[in-house]
Amino acid sequence: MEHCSNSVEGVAVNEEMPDGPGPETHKDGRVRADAQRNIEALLQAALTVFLTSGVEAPVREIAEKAGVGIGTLYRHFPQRADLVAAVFRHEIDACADTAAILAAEHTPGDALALWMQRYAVFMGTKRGLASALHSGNPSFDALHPYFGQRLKPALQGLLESAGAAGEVRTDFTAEDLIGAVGSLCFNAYSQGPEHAQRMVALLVDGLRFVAKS
Amino acid sequence: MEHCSNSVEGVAVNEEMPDGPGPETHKDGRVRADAQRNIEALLQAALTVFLTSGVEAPVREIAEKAGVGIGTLYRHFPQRADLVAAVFRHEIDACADTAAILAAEHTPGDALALWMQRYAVFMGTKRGLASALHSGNPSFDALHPYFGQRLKPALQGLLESAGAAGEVRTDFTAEDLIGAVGSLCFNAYSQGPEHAQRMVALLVDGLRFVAKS
Amino acid sequence: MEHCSNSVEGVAVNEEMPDGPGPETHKDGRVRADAQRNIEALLQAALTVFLTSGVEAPVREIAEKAGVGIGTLYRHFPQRADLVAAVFRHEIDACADTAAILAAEHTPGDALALWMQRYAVFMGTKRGLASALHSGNPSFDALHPYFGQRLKPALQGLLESAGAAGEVRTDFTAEDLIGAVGSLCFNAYSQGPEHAQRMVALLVDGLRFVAKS
Amino acid sequence: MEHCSNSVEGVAVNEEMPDGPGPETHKDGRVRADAQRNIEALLQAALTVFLTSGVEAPVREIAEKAGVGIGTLYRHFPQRADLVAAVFRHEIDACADTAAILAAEHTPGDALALWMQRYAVFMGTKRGLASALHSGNPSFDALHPYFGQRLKPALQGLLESAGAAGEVRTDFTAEDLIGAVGSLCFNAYSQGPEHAQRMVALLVDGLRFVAKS
DNA sequence: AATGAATGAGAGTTCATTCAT
DNA sequence: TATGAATGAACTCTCATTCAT
Repeated sequence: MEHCSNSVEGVAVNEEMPDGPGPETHKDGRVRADAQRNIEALLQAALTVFLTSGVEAPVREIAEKAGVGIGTLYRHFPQRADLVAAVFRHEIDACADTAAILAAEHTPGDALALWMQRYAVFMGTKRGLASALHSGNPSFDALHPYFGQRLKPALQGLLESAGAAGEVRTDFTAEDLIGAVGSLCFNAYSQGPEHAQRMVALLVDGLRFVAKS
Repeated sequence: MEHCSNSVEGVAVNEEMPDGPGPETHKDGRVRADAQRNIEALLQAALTVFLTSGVEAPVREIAEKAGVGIGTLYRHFPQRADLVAAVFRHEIDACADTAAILAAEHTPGDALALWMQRYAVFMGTKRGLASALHSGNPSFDALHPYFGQRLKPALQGLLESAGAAGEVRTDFTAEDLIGAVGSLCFNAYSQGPEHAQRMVALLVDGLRFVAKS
Repeated sequence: MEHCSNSVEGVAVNEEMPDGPGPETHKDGRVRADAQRNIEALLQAALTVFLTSGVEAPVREIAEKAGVGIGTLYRHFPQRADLVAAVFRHEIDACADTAAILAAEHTPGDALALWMQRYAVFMGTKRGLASALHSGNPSFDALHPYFGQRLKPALQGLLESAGAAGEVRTDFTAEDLIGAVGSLCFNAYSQGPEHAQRMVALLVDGLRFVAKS
Repeated sequence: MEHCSNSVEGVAVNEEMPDGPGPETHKDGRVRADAQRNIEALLQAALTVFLTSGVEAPVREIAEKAGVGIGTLYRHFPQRADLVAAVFRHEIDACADTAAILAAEHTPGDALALWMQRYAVFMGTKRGLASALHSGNPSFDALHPYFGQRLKPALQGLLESAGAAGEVRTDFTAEDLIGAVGSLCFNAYSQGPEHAQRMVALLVDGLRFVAKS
């Protein structure tokens, strides 16, 4: 859990971002300094705005908060989903990467349970993300693949190990659980993080139930 | 389960609606016949529209489908939430009432499990309702109270009985579960009713888990 | 020619307009007085604006000049072409109707020539219309049909009569000429109405040429 | 007609362009090699883009197709009309030069008719040019002078010869016809080149008409 | 009481043009 | 000189809500 850096301060923006806006690079492959500054300001602003007003907040609001023209926002993030994706990508990565660490340090069942909590924290913190994912709005479809790509495999490994160890039942897929925890946290977090944790724990216990029975 | 009347035909409108539109009543306290007709048409239309386009659908769409002026809609339901609440009230009642029946016909644990599924069906069917409840939009806050009033007590009874019988753990409240199933169904239903049922079953198993352990 | 009323003053708006916005009528089939006032103001304003700024002028400009909200404009004329069509419909009708009168009062060849001039005047006066028709912008496609419906038949009759009388050649269709005069006037009018008339006369002479040869 | 070089390959760019971009020259008056390369690329790209998207196409599209920065485009062609003018200059020259050749090889009347067709082909092929000329947009006014300078004298010679030979009437100026054919072709070409040719032929016949009468 | 016309703020998006790099 | 990032005005269109009829 200590690997999680959700703080708005330490916002997920740094120069080695592997998935930042790509095409508008210099010939030598580097982004112009001012452009980079703007991108960071935009991501920072978007993170804040998404948190307070949700991911459907007016784009103009974000541009203004970033102290940047609306056109600049559109240049770097032509689609709203691009911005959302960029904002949350690092967090997603960090979350996915936790799986291996937990697997190495805990029993399969515990690793699974801990990762589910880790994922819950992520989802709960980034409230807007969940609503984007669940909005049904097709413009956020681009987000799902990345979720699938990164998070599903991470969970799948843990799930299979725990299943093989007989600690959890095997009739639920990683996809099932990714979705379930996502929706659970989407509103459980409004009643505080502990509440969300409890509900996720309940779900995990459900996984263990038949294993024991 | 057969007590559930979700049919659009027998739409949830009757004259003793306790919290229906108030001011436009006769001196003797009765609503004018034509006004009543309009209200029913509006509820009928709203039900349909909420189902297809979600509860955030343009109000005009509803007025048109009801064959009623937009002004009339506003007269009877000044806030969108008023309409949403009115639309779903009967369904909520029907669902709550199922609890007593299930309790009479099943073991406490089964009754609980069955009711949770019954509630899941309700939530899943009324997709728009769930999104309204979870939207965070304060204009739907008016919905929560009624939910609490009717559904929470219903579940609470079942939960306590099952807890007393040692079939489920007792550290989760009815409120916890109402919320959890609601969010679970919010998107689980997009993958089909069976999927939603499975996820709810998983949650119920979680309740049973510690009981067994 | 005296039947032509192109003046901006006597703008083409009156209560028996057969083709005004249709759906938004009272139950008794009549448009509300205020709505009618707005429609007229909009048409009046649009006529002026189209004349000065072309038919691609911002819609808001028209709404403002009409002293009407932008929403009102959209209510009555959901597509820009609807407004354009409404503005020019009367003029088109008037022009088409001239054909019968000219045919009755002149020799076939003269009637044809005179009508071509009449049509040229119409096109030249309504500069914006021509540019709309020629813009290639698909949103004005709705205008062509009306043009075809009204103007082509009118010309066709004259053309056939004149052809039968041996006064003009018969290898050009009404459609050919409608288009030709339209484009000719589109810019000829910028050099004055007489210039446009001369160019159209030249075209008509072309029609007579082979007849004589 | 074979003297016409419209090919995109042999694009209208050479170093003695009399009115090409001026300031960015060496001390000795010569353009830097790389600048020249860019100018050519821009003209080449503009020609293509004007053909497909019209002369009102976004400037960025042209810069991109030329593989050149948008700033570079602006450096060489501060106004859109500058680019348009530069693009079509050679074509205009080629067309104008045809007049002498036709005059030498045909009777005055035929030479006139043939040149009108030659000019029609040019106008029809460069669709965007016609629309620019006719758009009324003042930013294209700069184009007219060049047209007048080159094309008008060319036609004037033919027109006077044919007039002197009694083959055509003499009451239309070269300017009249340049404009008329231009507008005619502007949309006649959308119905195929033959249609445009027929309409121009009709106009020429008009010129012959009174001559015969 | 019913109607629907009117309103206008506000959202998304494009693109000519400027200017720092 | 070349570049392309930045800008923001401008435009279309939607829709909740009010109010005259």
